[in-house]
Amino acid sequence: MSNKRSAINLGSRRDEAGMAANGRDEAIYRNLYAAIVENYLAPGTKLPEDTLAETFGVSRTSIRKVLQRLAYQRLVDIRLNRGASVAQPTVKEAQDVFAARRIVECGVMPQVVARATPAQLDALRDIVKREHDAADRGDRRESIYLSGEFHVQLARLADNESIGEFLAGLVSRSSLVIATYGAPMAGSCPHSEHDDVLSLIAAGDAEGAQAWMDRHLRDVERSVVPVEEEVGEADLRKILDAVATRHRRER
Amino acid sequence: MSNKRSAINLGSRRDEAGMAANGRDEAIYRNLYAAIVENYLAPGTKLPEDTLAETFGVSRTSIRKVLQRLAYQRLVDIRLNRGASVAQPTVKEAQDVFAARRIVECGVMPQVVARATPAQLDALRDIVKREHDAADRGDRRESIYLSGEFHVQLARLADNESIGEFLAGLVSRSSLVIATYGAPMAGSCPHSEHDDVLSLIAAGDAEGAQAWMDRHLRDVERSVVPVEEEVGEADLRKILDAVATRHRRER
DNA sequence: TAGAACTCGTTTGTGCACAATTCAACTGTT
DNA sequence: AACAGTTGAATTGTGCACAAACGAGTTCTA
Repeated sequence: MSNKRSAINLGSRRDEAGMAANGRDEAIYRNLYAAIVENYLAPGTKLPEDTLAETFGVSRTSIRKVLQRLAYQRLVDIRLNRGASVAQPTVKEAQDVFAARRIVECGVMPQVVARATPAQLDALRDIVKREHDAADRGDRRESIYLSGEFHVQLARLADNESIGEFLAGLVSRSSLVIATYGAPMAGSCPHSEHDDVLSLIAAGDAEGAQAWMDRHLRDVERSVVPVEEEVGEADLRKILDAVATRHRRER
Repeated sequence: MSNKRSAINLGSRRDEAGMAANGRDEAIYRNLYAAIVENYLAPGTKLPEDTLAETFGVSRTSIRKVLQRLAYQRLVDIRLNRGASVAQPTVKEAQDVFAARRIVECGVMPQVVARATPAQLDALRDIVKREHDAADRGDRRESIYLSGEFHVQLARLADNESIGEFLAGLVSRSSLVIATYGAPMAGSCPHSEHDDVLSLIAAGDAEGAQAWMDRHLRDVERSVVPVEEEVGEADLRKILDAVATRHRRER
């Protein structure tokens, strides 16, 4: 019996743009994307082409295309002749991502306040509600997902596709940052005061909404990337210290 | 004699990140990128894989990779089973690009003002000088390139790689917008008052620099995308009118 | 026994061949 | 003469096979 055809489920939909992508490739992309962003695959996990090809029941050609797309989004890291692995953001990258989010999410606020309709705000309130529900029942994964979704959908109210896509990329990378550095407890937005900003927007207070978002994102960043130290270095030093100790003891 | 080996020149360098990229692929990418952004290839130009493969003396496999990378940047448009062509931004896309630039380039100003060193400002002044030289001798292509380079390098002073790459993409798409809609005369920044913002930055005036940039980008946008009308529709109507006229006359 | 060089298995890079699709021109019918 | 259906060349999509590179384990040497 062949070991093919163990294909995972296949979601349809498509929101890509300008890229050639048939349905099957798109489904594979979405699966891998979700697996990485929702932290089913830990940062650093190797992603061998053969394994993926067999898992999804396609040839390496399709897998390669998907991996390169993910690499372009900085969700996977492809090194020459060494294949792909789930990206591990450095501390600097993590800081850059959050700084970029502050610029973008605060920058769109005037447009958002000017254009947001009551119906759109209701849709956002629904996301917040589901986010709270997920948090209440301890579903951290769903809670983080909905938290990110809130930020993305909020920004999309500015009706700017370039900005929307860019922020979506930043939010997905934030998930990787949380997976890499985040404390096991913390995760989504603290106490998730997302409702507050909706009130400010509904009141037409653009500056207030901007200030709220800036503070909110700084809070999130602080709760996720608390340490200033370079992790790779720290590990290396720790290892070398351990080796030296053992060596000293054993002689 | 074979028709291979007519390879165009090959620039070295590399500034990509996180992507696997062989030196040769990188050279091909840079060539195509420059050809599109510097308007050697008009928007809408078809880019057949075979032709490109023979031109660069490689197989279609490499070309495909490069085309998909360019598609991701929205510089080429790939449609299923129909191949790639140089992207033709719609009016909405053009507006989004400039709106995004306003958000980003104004948003980085505080960081830029806080971090910029005299040496870095001198390097920017040099770009402005070369931009003026190019404009004086009527080299529109170089002048546009240096104008974009100024904006990108200025933003990079904020030392945020995510933002830097995003803006670089927006600027390259701006070139496509200019090529698609721009008046043959207009092009780079009007009168290129780029020196002015450097003075504001040197003086530590973040708010002034922000205001300058906002005004500047609005000016550029107005000089490039003046018409509000939907071009595709207008063309279609024009064509149908012409057909109807001819038809009427010929019967 | 420590260290260096070598070999082999595994994984990735690349070109090629065949299948599928599109677009255009042609033919036949009304 | 207009239109629909069909055929064929050109172009893209996809899988496969071979070449190249990496890394781990082994062997050889000092």
